[in-house]
Amino acid sequence: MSEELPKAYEPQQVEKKWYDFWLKKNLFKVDPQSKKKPFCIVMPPPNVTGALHMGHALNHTLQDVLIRWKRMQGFETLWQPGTDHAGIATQNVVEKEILAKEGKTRHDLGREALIEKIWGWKEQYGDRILKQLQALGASCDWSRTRFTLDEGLSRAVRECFVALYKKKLIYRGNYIVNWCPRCQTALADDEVEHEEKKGHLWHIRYGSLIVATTRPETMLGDVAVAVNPKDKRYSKLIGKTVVLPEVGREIPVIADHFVDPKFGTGCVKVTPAHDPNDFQMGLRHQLPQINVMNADATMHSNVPEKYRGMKREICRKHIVESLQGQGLIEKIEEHTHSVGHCYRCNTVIEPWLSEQWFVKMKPLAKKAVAATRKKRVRFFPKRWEKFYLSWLHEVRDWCISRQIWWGHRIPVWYCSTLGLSDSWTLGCMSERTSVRASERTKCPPIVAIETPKKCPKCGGKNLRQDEDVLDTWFSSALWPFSTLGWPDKTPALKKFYPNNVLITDRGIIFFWVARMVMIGFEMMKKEPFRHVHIHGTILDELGQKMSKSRPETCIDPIDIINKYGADALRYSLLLLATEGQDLKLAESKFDTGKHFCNKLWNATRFALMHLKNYDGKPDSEANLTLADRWIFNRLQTAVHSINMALENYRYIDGAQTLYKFIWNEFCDWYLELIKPIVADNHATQWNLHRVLETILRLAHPFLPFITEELWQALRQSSGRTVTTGHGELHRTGHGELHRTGHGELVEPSLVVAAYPKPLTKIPFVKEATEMMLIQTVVTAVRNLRGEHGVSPRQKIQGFIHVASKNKRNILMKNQNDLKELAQISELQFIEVSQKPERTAVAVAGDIEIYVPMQQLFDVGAERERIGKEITKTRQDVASFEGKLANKNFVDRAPKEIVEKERARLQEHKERLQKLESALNSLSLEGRGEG
RNA sequence: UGGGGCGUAGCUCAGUGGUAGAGCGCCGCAUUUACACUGCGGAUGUCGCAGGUUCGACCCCUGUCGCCCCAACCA
Repeated sequence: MSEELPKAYEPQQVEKKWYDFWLKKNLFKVDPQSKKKPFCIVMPPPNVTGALHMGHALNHTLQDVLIRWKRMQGFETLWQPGTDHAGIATQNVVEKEILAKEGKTRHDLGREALIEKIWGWKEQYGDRILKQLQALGASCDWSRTRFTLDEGLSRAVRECFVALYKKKLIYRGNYIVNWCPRCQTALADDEVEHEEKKGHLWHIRYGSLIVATTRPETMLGDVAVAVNPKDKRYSKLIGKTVVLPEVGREIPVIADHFVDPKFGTGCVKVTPAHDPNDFQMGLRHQLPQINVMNADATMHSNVPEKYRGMKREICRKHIVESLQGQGLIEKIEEHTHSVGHCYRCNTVIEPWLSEQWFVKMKPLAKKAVAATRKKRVRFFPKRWEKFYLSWLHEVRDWCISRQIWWGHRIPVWYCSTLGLSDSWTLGCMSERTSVRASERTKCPPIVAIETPKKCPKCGGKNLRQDEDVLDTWFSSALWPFSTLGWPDKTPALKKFYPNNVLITDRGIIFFWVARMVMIGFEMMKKEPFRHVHIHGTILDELGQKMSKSRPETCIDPIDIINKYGADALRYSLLLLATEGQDLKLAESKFDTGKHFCNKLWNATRFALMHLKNYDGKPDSEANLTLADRWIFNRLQTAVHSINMALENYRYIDGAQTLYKFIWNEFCDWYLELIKPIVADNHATQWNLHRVLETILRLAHPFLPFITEELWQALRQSSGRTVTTGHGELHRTGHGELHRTGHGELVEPSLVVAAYPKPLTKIPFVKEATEMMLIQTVVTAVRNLRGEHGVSPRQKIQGFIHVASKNKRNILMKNQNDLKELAQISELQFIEVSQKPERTAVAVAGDIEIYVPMQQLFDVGAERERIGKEITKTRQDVASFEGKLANKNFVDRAPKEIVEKERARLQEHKERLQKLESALNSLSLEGRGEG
C-alpha cells in the first residue's frame, strides 16, 4: 500500500507528472507499420502566433477524448499535431515587434532579412500553443509535429500548385480583388468581414445627371455613368456624354441592367478599378480602368494634383468640400451600408484592380459536391452539410496570391532576358500590371517544382521568381495528406489517408474544410476525411463571441487549468458542449468539473482505505451481494451508453452518463451500501476493485490525468497481480511492452489500457430491479424524515406492509441494507391489520411504511403532508381516468400504451386509498387526543 | 433578400408523440464518518405566441414574435 491519498485532489501536482510519463514512455507515438486498424485525426493547425483560447480548449478536448478512446480500443491511433504559418498575421506580429524594437520597417530590412527574423521568432515562440495543448492533456504524436512552412510541406505546396496549374485549375489574371491597404496585400473573399456602417449617400451633379455615391473619392476614376435601359427618365441621354467634375473628363452615359432605377437617383457612377460591380460593368461595355489609388490607399499620381498623395478618407473630405463649393452636391443622405474589413487588422478593404493568381473553383467544387452526395464525406450534425454544399454551389474563384513575404513563394519564374527593369515588382499594382516581364520577353511564365536554371523557351538565364506568396489556406488545404508525407508514398500516408474524422468549428468550413475536400479529391482522388464533426462556438456570459479586442470577455484556459485543473476544464466543457450548439461560458462553470474530480478522488480514497487488506485475487460471482450485482449491472449499462455516445460524437451524453453513474449510483448508493461490510468481505472487495478499476478506464478519455493517478494508486495498492478487469493492455508499437502477457503488467499506463467494452448481455438485470425496489423504499422513508425535519442520523422504528409476496421477500432478504440506508433501528414486516397506532406513513407503490410518531413526528404536519399527497394523487387519478374514458384513446392508441395507463390508474387508485385511510386514522387519533 | 440556429425551472441547458429533466442557485435538516469541492430531503415550469395534424403535441406541420449566426446585395 502506497501513501494515503491527500484529502482533496490537487491537480497541479499530478498533471505534469503523468504528462511527462506518457511522453517518456512514447505512449502517443504512432507506428505506421502496425497491423492494427488505423484511426487518424489531424489537428486543425493553430496559428503559430496564437495563444490557446477557449475555442481551442474545447476543440482539442473533443479530439483528445476521441483519440484516447480509440487508442484504448486498440486502434493504431494518430493524432497529427502542428501549426500554421499564418502568413499575414505572423508577418504583422514580427513587423510590429521590429518597428517597436529597432524602429525599422520591413522595407528597411528587405525580404531575406525579414523572413529570417520571422523564422527566429517562430523558433522562439512558435511552440507556445503546442505546449499549452500539452497542459490540456492532448495526446498527439508530437514527434510528427509539422509546420505548414517546413520543408516537406513546402514541397507539397509546390507539387500541388504545379499540378493544378498544369490542369489549368490555377490561372493568373487582372481582376478586382479585396485589397488591405494596411497589410498591403490581396485577400480572398472570405477573408473580408462585412460590418454595417453608418455612412452617407452623396448626390453629385455630373452635368445634366445626378449620381448617388457612398464613396465620392472614387469619382476620380469614373469612366462612365450608367442608367437602367428601361428607365424612361434617362433614355434620351444614353450614348451622350457628361463631364466629370473635378477631373474634367468627358465620360459616356451607358445603359446597363445592373442599375436599379429605384435606388438613389437611378444613375450610377462607374469606377471599374474600385468597385467589383463596376468592374464587371466595365468589362461588359469595354470601358477603361483607371486606378486612382496607391497600394496604401493614398491617391495616385493620375488624379488632379491637389488630391495626390492624400489618404482616401481625407481625399473624400476635400472632394466633397470642393463639390459643395461649386454647388454640385445636390443632397446628402444618411445611409447605412456594409463595409468590408480586413479580418486580420480590421482596416477598410479597398476593392482594387491588380494582377493575381486564382484557383478555378467550379470544377473542384463539382467533385466535392458529388462526393458529399455519395456520403463519402459526412457532417455531424447533419445541418452543416447543407451549409457547406450551398457555399460550394456558389463558390467563386479563389484569389491565392498575397503580396507579403512570409509564406510559400509562388513557384513561377519569369524570363527577363531582354533586361527589363524591376518595375513590374513595384508596390503599385497598376504599374506592376502595366509592365509584365513575361509579356515583354514573349516567354511564357515557368511554373516548376524546382527552381529552373534557364528559360526553356529562349534559354535565358535571367529568371526572376514571382514576388508573391500563397494564401496560407492553400497550404492548410493539403494538411490531411501533406502531414503524412505526401508527395512521397509513405507508410503513414498509406495507413492514415483518408483520415477518419475532422473536428472543428463552423467558422472555418469555407476557409478550410471545403478546400481540403476539394484539394483532397483533386490531388489524392479520395476524400481527406470521412466525418466532419462541427462543434459549437464558445461565447461569453452575455452570449457574445469572445474576442481578443475585448479582453474582458475572454476566459484564458491556462488560468482555468491553473485554478481548477486540466481535467476540470475538459470535463466542464464536455458537459456544456451540447451537440453543435454554441455554449455560453462563465468561470463559475468550471466548479462542476472540479467538484466531480474531487468526488472521484475521494471515492477512490475510500476504496483504497477499505481495500487495504484485499489480496487482489478474484472471488466468485456467486458470493456477491445484491449491491455488488446491482452496481455491476449499472456499470455495464454505463459502459454501453458511453461507447454509444462517443460513437455518435455525443460527448455530452457520455460525460453526463459518467457523471450520473459515478456520483449518483456508485458513490451515493454503492459505497454507502458496502460501507458496513466491505472491510472483511472478500467478494465485495473484489467487486469494488473491479468496478472502480473499470470506472477509471471508462473515464480516462474524459479525465486523463486524475484517472491515471488513481489507477496507478489502485494498481500499487493491490500489488502487481491485479488484472485489469475485462481488459488487457495494448501494445503501443514503440518502446517498451505495455501489455499483460499472462496477467503480468509491465510499465502499464491507463493510456494504453483496454477501453471497457459493452458486454453482449448486460448482467444482473433481476438484481437491478430488486435494488430499485429498495431504493424506492429508502427514498420514501428519507422523504418522510425530511418532511418532518427528523435528523437523518436519528434512528427510527419502522413497520412495513408489502402486498406483493415477491417484493416482500426481496425486502426481507435485504432488510439490512434497508435499515442501514434508511437509518431504521428495528424493522417489522406486518399485515395491514397489525398496523400500530400513531404513525406517520410513507407510501411507495403498493408498499406502506409506518413510522411510530413518538416525539419525532408531528400529527398536524403529517396530516397536512398526507393531505397534499392526496390532492396530487387525486389529480393523477382523474387524469388517467379521463384518458381511459376517452373511447378514441382506448380504440386507437397502441395496446401497450393503454395497458400501461390502466396499470398506472390502478396503482394511483391504490395509493390514494392508502393515503386516505392513513389520513383517516390520523384524524380519528387527532380527535381522540383532543 | 436567402439559409440556419435558438426560445423549456431564477440562471445555464438536456429532452422524448404517451402525466416535464439535470447542473448551479434557493429553502429545510445533518457536523468527529471517503468527500462541505459533502450527505439527505424540498420548492420551483401556460415547455415564446397562435393555429393545424393526432386518441394524445414540449416534440410533427403552418403562421407569428423575439434573440443570434452565416451568405448575398447595398451606386
